[in-house]
Amino acid sequence: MSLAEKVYLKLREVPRGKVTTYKWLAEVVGSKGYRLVGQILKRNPDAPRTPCHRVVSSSGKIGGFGGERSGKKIEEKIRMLEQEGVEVKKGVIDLEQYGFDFKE
DNA sequence: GTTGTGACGGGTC
DNA sequence: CGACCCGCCACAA
Repeated sequence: MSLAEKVYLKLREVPRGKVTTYKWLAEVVGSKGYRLVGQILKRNPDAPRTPCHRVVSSSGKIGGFGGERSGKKIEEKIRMLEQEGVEVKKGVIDLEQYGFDFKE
């Protein structure tokens, strides 16, 4: 089981209306390869099942996403999140409110 | 087999 | 504050 597999599984555990961060994911899989999480999401081998838009940076800010260049695509992700009940302000999410901590 | 780099985070300067 | 560096794992050239 590679870290990537764990990341996918954990990410799928995130309920609708909540988000997680690269840090938490990396932590929960027992690794500090935060970059791995980003890479895994970027490669996103299981796109339809891996809600990468539910993953944000530790500050609650949206990461790079966008696929080709971060910019407009991010706004679409934000809309998706808002549709799920997550409030996004200028690309920033209140982790205190919508952050789903696996450790809980 | 080796090297580089990436959707990041945290600590230091 | 902002810039810089290091760490970590996977994957492509």
